[in-house]
Amino acid sequence: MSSNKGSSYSEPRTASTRRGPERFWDTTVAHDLAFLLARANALSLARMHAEIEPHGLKARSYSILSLAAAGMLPSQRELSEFLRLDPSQIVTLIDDLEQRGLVIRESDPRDRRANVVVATEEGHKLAEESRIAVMNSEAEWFSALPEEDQISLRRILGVLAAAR
Amino acid sequence: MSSNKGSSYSEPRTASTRRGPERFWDTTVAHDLAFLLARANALSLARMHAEIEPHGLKARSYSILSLAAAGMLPSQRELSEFLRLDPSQIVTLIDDLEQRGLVIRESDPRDRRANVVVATEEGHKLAEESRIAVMNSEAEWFSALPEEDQISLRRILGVLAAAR
DNA sequence: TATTGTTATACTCTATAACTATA
DNA sequence: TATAGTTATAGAGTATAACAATA
Repeated sequence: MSSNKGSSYSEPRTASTRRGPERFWDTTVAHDLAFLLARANALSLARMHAEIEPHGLKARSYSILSLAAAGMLPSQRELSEFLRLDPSQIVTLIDDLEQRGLVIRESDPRDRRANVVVATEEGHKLAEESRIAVMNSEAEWFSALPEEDQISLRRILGVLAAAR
Repeated sequence: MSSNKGSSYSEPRTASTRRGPERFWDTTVAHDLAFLLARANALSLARMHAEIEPHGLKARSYSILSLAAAGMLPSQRELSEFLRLDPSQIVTLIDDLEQRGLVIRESDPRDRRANVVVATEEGHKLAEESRIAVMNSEAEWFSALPEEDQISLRRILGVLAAAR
């Protein structure tokens, strides 16, 4: 299996006979925090989308609907900051939710420039349904981890996510 | 500060006087793993890009260049799987790196359909420079965490990232 | 003068399918 | 027949600037 005929170069051209991307896990990139975060997030997003797309939501619309349904009365500006999205993207997302009768925009009486996002009855129902779906799919994914690690991860990510 | 005049509704309309997105951290969405991962990843990406964009790289081109410079002789297909990108996106990324003289495509003698990506001398230099930049910016971000947590995080994310 | 939401626009990223050359 | 890479293209996501209403 190992045809090692004269490796006089600093980096062997024919290299090992092993193939497939698994071998990349030994490298420094693969231990990089940014890389690990990106990959874990990609996997998490894919799972979440598979779970809530049947409900007509994606990660972002789900977040907005959830905050509205939690009675937080978020303004669009607040959503923009919290979700790290441009204000114009928030407009589009809420347009969609509003057209589907899940939320409404109410003018904030304290500042008539601002809109406050409120969930309708339908919005509340969908928020609850999809919340359960998301939590189930998360629980499934995390079952690979010992409970102690699950708790640590949530706590540590909380610190990083809240930090600038 | 608290003008609580008759809250006969299940959800107060005028709510608390507190404003700003900080108050959303109490909600269930904010404790959601998917949300925390997404946000931590967004922050990590922003930092990383600020650091390596001056070098003409982004997260993805950095990963590819690093694997090439590590002498892994990755095929485009392997890169596609490892980075969870479509093969056609890999083409574009390598086209760019190759035009800038950082890598070359070599036909794999074992399978002439496949290309193997090899770093040039310039590629090695840039990979090393940017590796240091990335590690420094990461260290800075993580200094907010006790060392024990840094180690736990890397380990736990490694498990999640490697899992399906 | 500054801020909230909106519109328009250009740019990047992503997903898909069809094609070629090799296996 | 299946796979590696490529090309083309349409769709989604992102970033920017300008504008009206309000503070």
